[in-house]
This record gives sequence, structure tokens and C-alpha cells, in this order.
Amino acid sequence: MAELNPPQREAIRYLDGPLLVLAGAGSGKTRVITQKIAYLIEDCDFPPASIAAITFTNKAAREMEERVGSLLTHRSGPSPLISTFHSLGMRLLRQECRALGYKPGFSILDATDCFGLVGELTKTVDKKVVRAVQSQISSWKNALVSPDAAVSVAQGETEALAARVYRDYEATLKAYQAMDFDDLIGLPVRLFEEHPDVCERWQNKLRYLLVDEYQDTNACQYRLLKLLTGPRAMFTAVGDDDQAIYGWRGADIENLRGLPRDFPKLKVIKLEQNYRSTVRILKAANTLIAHNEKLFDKTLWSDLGIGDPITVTVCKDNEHEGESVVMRLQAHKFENRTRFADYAILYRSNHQARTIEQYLRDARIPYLISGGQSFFDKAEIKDITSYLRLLANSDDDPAFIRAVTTPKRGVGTSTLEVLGRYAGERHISLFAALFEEGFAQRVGARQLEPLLEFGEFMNRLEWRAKKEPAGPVLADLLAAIGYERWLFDHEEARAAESKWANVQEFAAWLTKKGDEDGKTLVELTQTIALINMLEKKNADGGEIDAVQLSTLHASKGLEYKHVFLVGVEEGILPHRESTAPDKLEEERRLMYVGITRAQRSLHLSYCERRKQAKEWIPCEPSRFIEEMGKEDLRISGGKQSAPPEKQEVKKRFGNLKAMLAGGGPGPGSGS
DNA sequence: TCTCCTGTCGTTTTT
DNA sequence: CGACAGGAGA
Repeated sequence: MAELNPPQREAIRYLDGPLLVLAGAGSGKTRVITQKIAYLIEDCDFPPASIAAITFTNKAAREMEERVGSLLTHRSGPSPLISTFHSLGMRLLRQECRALGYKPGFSILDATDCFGLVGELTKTVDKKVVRAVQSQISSWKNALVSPDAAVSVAQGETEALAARVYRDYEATLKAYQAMDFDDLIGLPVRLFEEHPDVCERWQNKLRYLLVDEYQDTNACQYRLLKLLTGPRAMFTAVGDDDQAIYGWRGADIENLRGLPRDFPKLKVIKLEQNYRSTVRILKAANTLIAHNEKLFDKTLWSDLGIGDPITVTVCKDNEHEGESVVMRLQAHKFENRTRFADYAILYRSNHQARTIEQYLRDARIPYLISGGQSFFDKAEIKDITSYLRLLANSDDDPAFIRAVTTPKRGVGTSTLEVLGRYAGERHISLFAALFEEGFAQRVGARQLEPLLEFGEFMNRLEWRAKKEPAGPVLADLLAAIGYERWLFDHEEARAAESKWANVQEFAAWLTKKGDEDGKTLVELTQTIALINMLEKKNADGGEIDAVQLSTLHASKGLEYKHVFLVGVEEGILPHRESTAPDKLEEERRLMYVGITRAQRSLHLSYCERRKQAKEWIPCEPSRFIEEMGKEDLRISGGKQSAPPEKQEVKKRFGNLKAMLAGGGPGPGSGS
């Protein structure tokens, strides 16, 4: 407590009603939340289980859990609930979903699964249309618009199509006993509104709520928050309107603006001292964000010294940018005697990471990548999880189709069509249908046999998957379906090897988790839908000294000593599709988030041209560079001063190493 | 029913 | 440049 500044201390101690903490970047908001949790437990005698802290990413939740854990070292027993909105919703629904007509074993479909489903329902092959329909349905769900209401608000052709599909989509999910990500928030809301008694039970269970990144909540999450806190309204919301970057996902800054209106007794505390960045970095961030319309006035300041100028490197093309970033990072590391983990390379979109990764690998620099394709989104993992989903929920038709056709076992599309038609007529799942006499009469013995064999196999396994520890059951499943052999028969040796390694990693992870928590395979299956690659990294235990690669979105809430922000170009940041005035502000906030991740040094770069498909297209520097104020920027490279050739850089780098070996250079010698 | 081959097409951000 | 759908042949 002693190390806190007065507003931080006030935010922690304030318990008289709803509280909004407007916390600028790097102003110690995570600290306020974690210390407040400790304060509630230690000084105010709140039972840990009656406190819930809600974050936006699993990573943030995990980090917060660690920090709270280290504050409460001498305590054992139950710990406060720290999770994302989505996992809180899932937890709640696993317990309460019967009231909504769901079995506790319901499946959770990820974006890819849902895309496939929407594709079927729209009967279109046009991916653009499917994506538009899917995102429209998601927006409606996040804005609490029902299928009925959607029909009347829909404007234009695509929206009308989306409205028609919306109803079918909901019905289909229900038939599969499946939910999408939005349902994990939306269904608890519906549950609480239709069953006030259940709502009241949860209100009594959770007596204090803390919400991180409040500016990124959508209408549905806000409703859930209100239902959970109830009339007592005991909560702390922490947010920063300058870091609202999830508008495209339905996040509504209105939730921040509307908070004082909905809670007239709301107390507002501002945190304006930045403990993270140097003055130059902060000044650039402030200058940039001043171009946006302000919702709440706040001025961030820092007393961490002026710091190094921000560098801007102009590169010939994206290959050169990758090379240049890696070279500069290495040089910086040797000159400043830092660790790889002190560096982050940030970018607007995932595909930009590919070039960078390549040069990092060439230079044998360890790196960790967050965002991008999730481990659980890989085909081989989805193959295996489809079996697990089917074991947990036999109504999950998409899982059935994937499992029964992977590996190939003589069941093809035409047989599945007959099965599908039969199941549709009888209003039962595919899995249930395959055992029926009526279906047997419609197909030949040759088609029926592999289906029945599969069905009986799954039935035998289901028993064990629900009773025995996960490890051996999973091992037997993998052996029985001959997945490894199938992989090596049907893929390039290299690809098969890496895929099988992923499967083994997945199996080892499930086995370990099963042993640790004494969970069965089915119980574990129900939790994996929301976990991503990052969680896996932690399972390995040890910290790795590695450069962090991340999208700007995924970097929010994190900080790094030295930040390289690449591709700061018109068309990338701001993104080509987001140059309309309202969207542009969000892009600017994204840039702001990127800048404010940096503690000590910030390095921007952009390309003069970029290869797209087969042709070179010229690039312009991002307007945001201009908007940061030029006096603290140091621009190098480009046409005026050609970047050093590979050989030259290597030579220089060699000299540097020699210098280090012979006693090392003085600190801050520059380059 | 499955595999291989060719042509097409498209490119934000995440729970 | 790479992923993937759709067609032809085994």
C-alpha cells in the first residue's frame, strides 16, 4: 500500500458503491485490481470465492491470477474467481444450462466451426458473403438483438439474408446442443432474465466484481455485468477510452459513457501518472491521441526521464524490414546487454509475422508468438477434439461428421447424406440415427458396417471417457483410430511429423491435466474450447528468454522494455478497410496502444514497397508517424541514406561481438 | 469412396 | 505465394 499513489490508494479502498477507474496506459491499473482483491480479502473479510475479477484475455487472467497469488501467499483454500467474460459464462452455464434446455455436456463451437455452419445455412460458396453473415449475426447477438428483431432492423440484401439465417443458425446450434462464443455471454443473460431466482443466487454468490478493460465491453457483457452485480452495484470497472480497440467486435464506448447515467452514485477516479514509459515515448503517444475526439480528459505524465529518441526506419520492402528489425534488435541487445525477453515486435495483422519469424529463425533468436492461429485451430487438433466433443455430446453433428470421416473409414458423403436426411426426418442426431432400423433399411450393408463399427466403438469409449482418468483413454483412442499411421500415409513426411508432434503434445497436456486435477476426458473436453496456445506455454513451467511477437490487439495490457513496431504504413496501420473517420479513430488508438507498450525504447519501421500476390505496390508512411510530432523522431534509411548491405551489417555486428568479448563497450554508446 | 491435380481466389484485429 | 474448392480418374 505504501508504494501506491493517492488516487490508486483511493481506488483500492473505495467500497461505498460502484466505481469507475479511468486509468491511462501504464498507470498501474492491474496493480489497483490485484491489490484491491487482496485488500477485500485481507482487510475487509470478503470470502475469496465471493470475488470475481473479469479480464478480456486468458493471458491477462493468468497474469492477474499470478499476481494475486503472490499477494496472498500465506493463504490457502479457495481463491477468487479470475477469468474472462467467456469462461465465467461457460462456468455458469455448465452448472445452470438445464434451465435453458441444454445438457451440461454442450459443445462450444469456435469461429471456424461456426463459419462452416453459416456457410451451410446460407447455401453460398462465396466466402465474403458467409463472413459478412456470420459477423452480422454476431453483432446482433452482442447487441442483444433477437432473430425476430433482426428481421425488422435488417437493411440491404446481406443483412436480410443474415436475418433469415440467424433464426436457423440458433435452431441448429440448439439441436446440436452447441453454443458459439457469443452465447457464452448471451445465454447467461437470458437465463438471469427468465429465472430471477437463479440470478439472485449468483448475485449472492458474487459479492464484489472487478472488470478490467471496461472500455471493450459490448452491450451483452454490460447487461451481464448489471445482472451479476444486481441492485447492490458493488463493482470496480477499470478502463481507458483511449485504448478501446475492439469496436469491430461489438465493444461499445457507450458503455463507458453510459455508466454515470446508469449508476448515478458512480464514483470516478483518474489515474494519470504513468510508471512505464520515458517522457519521449509518452509525449509521442499523447500527441498522437490528441487527434482523437476525447471522451474523458486526462493527461498522462511520467518522471522516468526523457529517454532515447524514437527511431523510424524506412525499409526498401518487407523482406528488408524483417532483416533490418532482426539486425537492429541484435545490435541493440549486444550494446545494451539486455535479454531477448526485453523485446517485442508488434504488428497490425498476423501475416506480417511470417517474414519476421523467418529472419528470427535464421538468426537463431528464440521467440514466442501470440495471436495468430491458435493451437486448437490446427487441423490435426480439431480432428482429435472432434472425437472428444462427440464423446461429451452425442448431439454434436459437426463433430460426428469430422470424426467419422477422419481418418477415412469407408464412410463417404453420399452415405452421410442419407444419414442426414433420415436424422432430419426423425429429429434426432446423426449419431443416434445410425443405430436405427429405419436407417439400416436405406443403405447397403457395405455402407452400414463401418458406420455401426464406429458407433459401437464410440459407445464403448464413452463409458471410459466419463469414468476413468483421461490419459489412458486418450492413448487408446489415438491407437484405435490409427491416427498416426493415417497422417504419415497421407501427408508429406515433414508435415506428418509436425502434426503428429502436435497431437502428442496435446495428448500429453490433457494427460497431465487429467492427472493433476483428477479429471476425466469428458470433463477436460468441456474446458478446452476457450483455452489457447498461451496457456500451454505456462504448462511448461519455466520462463523462456525469447523475443515476443504479437499483434497490436494481443499486446494490450502488456509492456516491454524495447518495442519494434513494424509496418507503420498507410493501408496497414491504419488498415485499408478502416480509413473512414469513425474507424480511423480506432486505428489511431491501436497505434497508441502499440506506442505505450514501450518502457525504454521504441522503434518504428515502414516499407517503401510491398509485394502483394505477384506485383510490387508502393507504400506510404502512416499518417500516424506525422501525428506523433516529428521532434522526437529520428528517421533513417530510405532513398536518402541507403540501408547498409547485409555484408556490411554482418561486419559491424562482428566488430561488436569482438568488442564485447574484449570487455564490452560503455553503456549508451549509441550506434 | 478416395486421391491427386489444377485453377481460382483472396488478404484485420479475437473470445 | 499459399490455401482450398472442385473435377477427373483409380
